[in-house]
Amino acid sequence: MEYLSAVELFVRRLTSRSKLERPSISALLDLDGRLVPVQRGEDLILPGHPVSYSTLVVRGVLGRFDQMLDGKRQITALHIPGDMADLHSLPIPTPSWGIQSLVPSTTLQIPHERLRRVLDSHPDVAIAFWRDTVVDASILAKWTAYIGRADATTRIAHLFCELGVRMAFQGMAAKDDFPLAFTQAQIADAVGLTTVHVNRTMAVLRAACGLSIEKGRVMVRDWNVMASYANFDDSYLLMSR
Amino acid sequence: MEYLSAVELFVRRLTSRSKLERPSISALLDLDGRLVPVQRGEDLILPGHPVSYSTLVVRGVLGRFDQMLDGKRQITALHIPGDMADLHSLPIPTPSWGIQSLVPSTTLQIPHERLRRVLDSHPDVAIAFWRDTVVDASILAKWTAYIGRADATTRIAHLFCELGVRMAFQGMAAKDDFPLAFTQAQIADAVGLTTVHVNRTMAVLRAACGLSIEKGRVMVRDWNVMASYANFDDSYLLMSR
DNA sequence: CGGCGACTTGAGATCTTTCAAGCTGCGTGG
DNA sequence: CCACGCAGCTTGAAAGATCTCAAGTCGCCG
Repeated sequence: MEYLSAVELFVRRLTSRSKLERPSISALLDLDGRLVPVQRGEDLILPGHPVSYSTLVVRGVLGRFDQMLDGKRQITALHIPGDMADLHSLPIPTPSWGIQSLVPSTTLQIPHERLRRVLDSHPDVAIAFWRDTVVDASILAKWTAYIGRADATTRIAHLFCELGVRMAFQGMAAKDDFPLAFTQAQIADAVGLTTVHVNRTMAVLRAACGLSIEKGRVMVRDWNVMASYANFDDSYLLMSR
Repeated sequence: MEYLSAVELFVRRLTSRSKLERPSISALLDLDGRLVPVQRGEDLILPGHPVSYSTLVVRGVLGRFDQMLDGKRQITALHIPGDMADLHSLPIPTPSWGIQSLVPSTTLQIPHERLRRVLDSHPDVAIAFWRDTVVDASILAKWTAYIGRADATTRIAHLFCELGVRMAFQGMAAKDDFPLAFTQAQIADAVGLTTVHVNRTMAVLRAACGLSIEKGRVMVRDWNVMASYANFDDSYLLMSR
């Protein structure tokens, strides 16, 4: 029943930001699809290829990415369990980005047709989905700002602040100790740096605030120190109505 | 009647991507608000301050931005006439970003209340608005990718490719010759570089593809050369259904 | 035990920033 | 009509951040 709880997580987050009618909520909770296990590093969706389902993260972490001609990747969003990784594909079925699995994951592919049926009879769900897309854009804007204007230490600290807070918000773990088996190459793709430089910067943060990734867990000794490196302010995550 | 045509532009763009019922279209065309002239450099909306209207660009260019503690700005989106700069504020009335006017502009402040009334009676409009937000996010993702993974020349070339194509799509001008009185400092804020480096890079592009800004007009002699510097592919702008 | 992926380290190259100064065009006040 | 001042553009030189290339280490799995 693992995937049922992912749908529940998704609905719980929607209702934390949007008032939904009771029938809308049950229609959402009835959503179902194909449960798909995916390996680490697998590309689930490729840019320019139309899709007919949306991808709910049940387990693991997915990354939205864009790719340069020389193959360099930039991750533009991370999705943890309870996130619909490409709600976008419902209004725009041919994405301009790709989605890859960053760790061993499980997804639930929910057919667009089913989602559209819910939207057609429950207009408040459309607003809730729209609102979720706006939160996603708010996070993306923050990433853009940090990649454009912050140095390596600040960017990486900010990434882990954000991930911790989001994990905690989903009730998965504590913000200073959560499961996440990222490689340094994946961190590099997320913050727009090279692996070598990420490696050096992680060493700095390890010394400064006790940030470490061990056995697939992120741990932070002095979370507040990391947050001050990041100038972290969680309001862009819009965690309350 | 200048501002009426901005509403028309907005509606025309919505209908180019979304099928809308005839009554929905007339409800949208009936939208009205307060026409506000703004000076270059003025901040229209500040991060964290709630707003009760959405801002339609009638004339000029607005920039969405985020700001670091030291005051450095990163522009995360540009809005040209016919764009609703903060449709986002309708589902999320307290923005985490600001909006500034980059050139002398005119905006139409449309009360959220009026927009909500349209949404309530025309569910297809909600989907169209949502779709517009997704296009906005698609552009933002492309910016993130270029800021994270492309060098200065490529980033700036890409910016002007995008702006040209968007201007042409709105029917404002040709993609290789359009009105836009940006300063190099504003370009720097958009691509995440310093003014000095933008200056040097503009000189390179001027020599390579005849890109220039004179008397508030952007002109490009060899658009295809610029596009190849940018590796430009317009599909992320989703200009057709 | 071998091999592979991920992490670490060093050194030099390259890109971008910083600081500083001078230039240019334009609007304003005298 | 001219002088001034300011904003924006340009240029030089040095500092700094990040990247590239290259090699070596570590731990885990077959």
